[in-house]
Amino acid sequence: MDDTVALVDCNSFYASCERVFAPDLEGRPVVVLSNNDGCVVSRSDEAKALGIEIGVPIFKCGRLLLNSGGRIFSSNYSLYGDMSQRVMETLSAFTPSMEVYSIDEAFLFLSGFSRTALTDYGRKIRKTVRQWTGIPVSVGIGPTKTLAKIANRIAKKDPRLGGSFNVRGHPRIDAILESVDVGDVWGVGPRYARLLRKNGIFTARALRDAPDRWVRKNMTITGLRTATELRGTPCIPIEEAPPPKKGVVSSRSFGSPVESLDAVLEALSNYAATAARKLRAQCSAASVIGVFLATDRFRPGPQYANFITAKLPVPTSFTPDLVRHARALLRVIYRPGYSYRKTGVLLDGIIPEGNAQLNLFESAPDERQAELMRTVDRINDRLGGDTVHLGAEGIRRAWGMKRLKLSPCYTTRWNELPVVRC
DNA sequence: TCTGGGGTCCTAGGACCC
DNA sequence: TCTGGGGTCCTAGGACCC
Repeated sequence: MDDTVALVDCNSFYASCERVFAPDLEGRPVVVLSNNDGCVVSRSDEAKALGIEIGVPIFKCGRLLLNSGGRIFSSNYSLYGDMSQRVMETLSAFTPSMEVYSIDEAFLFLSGFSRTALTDYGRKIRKTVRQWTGIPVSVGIGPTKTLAKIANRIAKKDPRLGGSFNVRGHPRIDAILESVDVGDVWGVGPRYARLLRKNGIFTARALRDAPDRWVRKNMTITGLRTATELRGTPCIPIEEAPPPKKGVVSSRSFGSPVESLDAVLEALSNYAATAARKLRAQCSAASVIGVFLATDRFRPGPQYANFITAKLPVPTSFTPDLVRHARALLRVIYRPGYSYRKTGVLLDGIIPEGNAQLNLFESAPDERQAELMRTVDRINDRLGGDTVHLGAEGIRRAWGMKRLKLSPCYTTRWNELPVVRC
């Protein structure tokens, strides 16, 4: 059977999104920061060339960037989410079957192409996405997901390849795998990389050729799958429709430290509402709720962290109920006198909506509540995430994220549309 | 000056049952 | 002086991903 997988991966995705709407940044270093403008999470090639590493705090490299004519952006997830959708829609025209793997990656199932035709098809995909969305992508092709990942890395690194590389049936596959560090293989993290090197396995090729029994024993069944995929036998299927999430977390660090119970409650209510919305988006209800609260372990001063969970009387996705339970749990673990950095909500025990086992002492789910949530979600989808919310989530939000370098929401807010002057 | 947020899968071991 | 053995379910923790 002729399994062929293409991994399409957006180059420097967040930085590329910013550049689409600020073409004067073409050819200049651009970085995008994590929440609260902490550290670098995306870099253009020019920023990489300056030696700016991923994850580095911005205060360490901000001056260098600006002196080199670069730009710094706070992360703007409404923009990236919307651009991602456009890219994925474009890709879906190229295959009957694909898996959206992350905000900036998709696996495309391809078949019925000859070897050379595949590479050209990859280039065509790349050109079309660039034309239709402005986002540059790289295409890696192989008989398995793991090999497509490797092909993609090579396509990205070697500009002579025109952004598309195919390892399926490649005559020099041994040399290719020999050139890939074992730590760069998909599924091999830092821990396994260290273990492998200690045992004399330094390259993707050596992992491919390692004995099954040893791999299975030291890296579990997942490691064995990786090794098998390196040999060209698919073990990790393409999942077109992602299964519903088994847990939903919503948490965020505060823009600045927070001490008062009221402020923490406000933030937590906001996160609980976000989590509830995620739950409804996948038509689920939660039967367990957890809340955590922590000070900043990187800062000197008294430290405190705690986590508490409770079973809900009836599985629900009704925002007011979840917010109420979250607030009650927070009151249990909150201690005055600390500077808090972070709080969050975790929803677990997730079941399909309408499947709830009714509690003998609770009334049946209220259809009016469900209708209310549907209406609120519709309004917020259309007019922006926070148009309708509970008073408990706060208005002024002193705890909110620090985002000093935010670009406009070019694609999701009418009043922030880009303007073209002729 | 400051260090993100949100997931998945697998395994070992304890609790519990017969 | 003796106190089995085997199965299932759940949870915590470790590894990974972007």
